[in-house]
Amino acid sequence: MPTESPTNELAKQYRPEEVERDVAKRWDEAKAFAASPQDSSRKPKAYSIVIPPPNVTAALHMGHALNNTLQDILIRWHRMLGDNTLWMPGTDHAGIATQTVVDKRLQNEGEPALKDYKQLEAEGKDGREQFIGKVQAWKDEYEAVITGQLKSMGCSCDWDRQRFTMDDQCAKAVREAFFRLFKDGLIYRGKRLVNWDPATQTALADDEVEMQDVDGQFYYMKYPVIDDEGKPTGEYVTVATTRPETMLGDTAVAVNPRDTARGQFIGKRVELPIVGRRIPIVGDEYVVIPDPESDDSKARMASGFLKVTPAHDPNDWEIGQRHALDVINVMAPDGTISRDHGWDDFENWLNSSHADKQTLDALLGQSREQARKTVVKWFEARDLMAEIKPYRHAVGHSYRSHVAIEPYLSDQWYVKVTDERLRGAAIDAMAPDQRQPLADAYEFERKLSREQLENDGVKLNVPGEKGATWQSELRFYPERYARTFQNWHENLRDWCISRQLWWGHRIPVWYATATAGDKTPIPIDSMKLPGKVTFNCLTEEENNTIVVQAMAGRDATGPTFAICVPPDCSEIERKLEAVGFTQDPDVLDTWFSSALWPLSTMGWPEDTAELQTWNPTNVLCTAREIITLWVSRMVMFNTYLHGKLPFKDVFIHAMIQDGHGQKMSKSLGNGVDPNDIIHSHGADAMRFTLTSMTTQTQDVRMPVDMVCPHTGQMFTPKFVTSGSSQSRVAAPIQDSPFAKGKKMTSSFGVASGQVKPTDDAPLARNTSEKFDYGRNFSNKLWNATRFALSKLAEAENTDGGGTGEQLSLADRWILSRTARTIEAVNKSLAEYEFHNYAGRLYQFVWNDVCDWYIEAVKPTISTPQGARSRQVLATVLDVSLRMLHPTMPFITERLWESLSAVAPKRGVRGLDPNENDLLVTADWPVADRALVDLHAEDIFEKLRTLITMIREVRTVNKVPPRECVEVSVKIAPDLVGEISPRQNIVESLANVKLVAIGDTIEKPADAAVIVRPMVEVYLHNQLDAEAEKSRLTKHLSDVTGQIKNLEGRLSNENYTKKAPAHLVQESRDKLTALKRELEAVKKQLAELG
RNA sequence: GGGCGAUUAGCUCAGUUGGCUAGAGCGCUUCCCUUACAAGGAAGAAGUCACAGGUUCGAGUCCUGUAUCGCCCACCA
Repeated sequence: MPTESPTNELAKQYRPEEVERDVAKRWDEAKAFAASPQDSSRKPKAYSIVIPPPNVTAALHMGHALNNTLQDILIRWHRMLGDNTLWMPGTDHAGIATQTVVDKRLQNEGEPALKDYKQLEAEGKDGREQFIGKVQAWKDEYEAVITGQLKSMGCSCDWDRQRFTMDDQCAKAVREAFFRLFKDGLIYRGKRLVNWDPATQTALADDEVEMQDVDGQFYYMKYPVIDDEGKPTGEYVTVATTRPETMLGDTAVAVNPRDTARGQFIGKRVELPIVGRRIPIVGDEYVVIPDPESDDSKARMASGFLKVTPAHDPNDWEIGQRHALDVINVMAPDGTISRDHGWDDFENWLNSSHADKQTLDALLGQSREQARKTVVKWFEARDLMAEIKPYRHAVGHSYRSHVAIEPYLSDQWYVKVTDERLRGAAIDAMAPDQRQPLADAYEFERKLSREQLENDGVKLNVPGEKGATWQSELRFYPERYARTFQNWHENLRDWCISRQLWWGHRIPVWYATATAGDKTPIPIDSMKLPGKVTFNCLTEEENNTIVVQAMAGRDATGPTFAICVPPDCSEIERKLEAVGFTQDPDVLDTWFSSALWPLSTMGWPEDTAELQTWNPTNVLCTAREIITLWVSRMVMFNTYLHGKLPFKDVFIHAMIQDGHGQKMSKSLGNGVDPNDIIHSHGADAMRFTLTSMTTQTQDVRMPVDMVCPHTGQMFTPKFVTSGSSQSRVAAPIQDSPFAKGKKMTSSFGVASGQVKPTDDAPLARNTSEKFDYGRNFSNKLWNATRFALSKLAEAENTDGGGTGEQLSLADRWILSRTARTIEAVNKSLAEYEFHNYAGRLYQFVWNDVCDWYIEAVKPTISTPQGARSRQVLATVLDVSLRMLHPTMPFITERLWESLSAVAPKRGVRGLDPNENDLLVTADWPVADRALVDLHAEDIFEKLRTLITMIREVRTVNKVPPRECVEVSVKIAPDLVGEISPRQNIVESLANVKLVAIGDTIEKPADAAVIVRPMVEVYLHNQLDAEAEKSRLTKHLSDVTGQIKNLEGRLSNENYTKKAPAHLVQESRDKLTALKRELEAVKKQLAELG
């Protein structure tokens, strides 16, 4: 009875923190998220998602919250559908990013930092392991933070399976993958220019380089042309450059062979000023032909002669490769001019006629910047500087030290992703209808490459061909991202995977250097290792345990042997080291292990049940910037190594921006901790709001406010402009607008390392009004259920029946709406239209259930005649809770518990769930077509219109809401029979007494009136002639306008001829109704005088 | 420089293959602490759908161009 009723357990307002804690505990105890491959017999359909592993560099922000909410929705939905569902959690070691933040933290705290450990290492002591230990500690700390955040959000990952890209299982997968790719010739070592940071002296990945616009100069320098004997001919060629100092390393000048004005220079030579080096003029299509009229700024600036410095410019390197040019590096790793790092011909030209020994001596040791000045001065002094023009251009800078990046030549490992076995697979993976015709250049390359591979006896695993183990099923949502994916692959370059870092998977290759010509320098045989070493080839032994690749480096003293050791061969590693091999000091690019994520998490290379059940996964859910870095590489690796796609669908979601339209990111420091939002609004409110904001196109703008830690009130912080990118961020220190004199620190201040929270100035949490939307909805749902429980608690819990006569119009209407909502929701989720999913349920629960259904049944629900309505109400709420559960798991779980306690059977056949303790594993509702009742919906719609009309005329005539007044209704004859039996609903919802209803009702004197096409409502004794007149006049002009519009349309012969018949008929009907309405309005106006 | 996307009410955004006197939430105005909910209820005002052309019986929706903003990729000639 009521005193015992669970209604009383529910507070008047929804308080998320208690509910979230309790519900999380129930899920945990029930092991509700655990997945087992053995379940496959019981649940034949498998569903899986691997989490995009967050970097352990920092806590998660709202972008992650969005990403993981969407995944959780899909996971929870499929779990309820009865699929064998796995959400695999884990984190990413994020090589350079993590190493950098840890180094920074150590520096800030005055502890020994990276450079100190490097010093130790240089002294032969163990610095590397010690430093890795520090990073490991950081990783443990942040992994715990991240896991905590995901759990607070309600993410239903199978937490027992949590992985880390550097744990033993993932390490094994990395070793195996590297070994197999190496063995198959898909990994090689080569010289290439890397992004070198001269300040910190490490190579950087492309995405770690920040482009900044810099005001620079364009220098036009004249090089003298010489004849065959080396004598100046008196001619000069003028090269254009922004980097004069690199001329010291020039090994050619290039001209476009199609350049009619300059082509004759090809084949001649110039003498490089200062250095004296004699270098050729080569023809290369890369060179832009000058054209002062051109739209292309390059063509306007170009001189037609390009100085070629292969060691200091990536494009020049390519040109150098094409023309077999010397590569001369004139810089030391710290960016100073040096003859000791590959300036091999320094001496050769020193005594040539035009070498300037004095200047060269001065240049050695100068910084890049000084050297530039020296060179420019030299040219100017000799009248060899033709011109200097100002030029604004983008220059790469280190995101760490902020100095300009120096392209620097070094040995790196590459994955040959341009091989058809990798790139080809990525292209073939695409669903045919999302694929466009291939670019001609690639199409050609592809054909050649495949023929070559076939000739070499390499078997390709190509979809649609014999023996293929996978199909072209990769599909992007939204579709347009398929193009991004395809374009990226058509223009792909080999992937540099080595990084000069300590934090990461060490490259599993051991080297030894042999003297030139020595073909068996290493006594492998004597070690009784499986495998035979031969020079310059790969070994192919039965078990393929060891693979040797021989290489000759340009600057090496002799050929270098590289031995790749597969996993679980530590004994072999020791033996190699014993005979003088050393392991490559570099580590692998983070993305190498990330690329294996759908494999490594499932236990590959072992043939596990997990792998069989859940790879391919169903969908990858990610932000768009990662399509190239990650999606592509997973597709290539999964298909090559495992013969399966890593996933079928790729859903690309929006980016979260702050209130200034800036991307929310760690590097900017404007990220918002989801826990802050959970604190201010609750996890469900956050999730629901994020779900509603997830449309197909639009990035999400989230203005960020702060909560004063002294008073708990919300305010908009002061913003300042920060950094080279001029971004708008919250000032590190904020004054409390409420507590005078009190201060606080912003999360930006802390994230950017500018301030630390103190007792006097504590860290202020962030919040955002955006989430009021979800919070209000949570509360609405909470109270609607509270209402229902109070009614059900007093009522019997019958088994109920199917649909039938005893259902009222309102019952049939809401059940019809329910059935159609289920269908709509299923469709939205299947198509990854998350905002439609959330929006439809918002509208259903708030507008249909709360505003109309509950209000309509209120007068009768507690009476014996309300028994069926009680069942319908219980059912409708139950279905709502089940459908909302994926996006609002906590509140729905809690309310479902109470609902099940009071009404174990809801009572409408076809919609009752199976008995289950927890909503998280309950059945997803099935749409019963038999419940769809369009007639009931139509009649109810008319009632709604009538009630709204009455309310309007009441409001306009200032009738107090509590006053029950008399009305009479004139209505089209065919509606009388439908409306009059339900006049009690009208009376209750409009708070009126309906004294008369029919098609011949006369307007009483002194009645206010409202007119619609089929209806007129007379509000008795309420005439406010003035208000009435102005309202009717406006109405008249509205209707007249509409009539004019329709008449215009219908008088157009082309319309009546060409438009679909039903639309024309619709227009005619509408016109008729409007004309009737017009007459009625006119009549009323006339009566008013 | 190449590509993609956006521009709709004061704000944040929907608007499915063209059929629209264009919708929602917030904010705003008026009224109501009515026994689920004031984080609520009722009613209301508010838009030359960025701009200019075009296709069509009909354009927010399709095409072309312009402007502004955002993102991705490339680029130190």
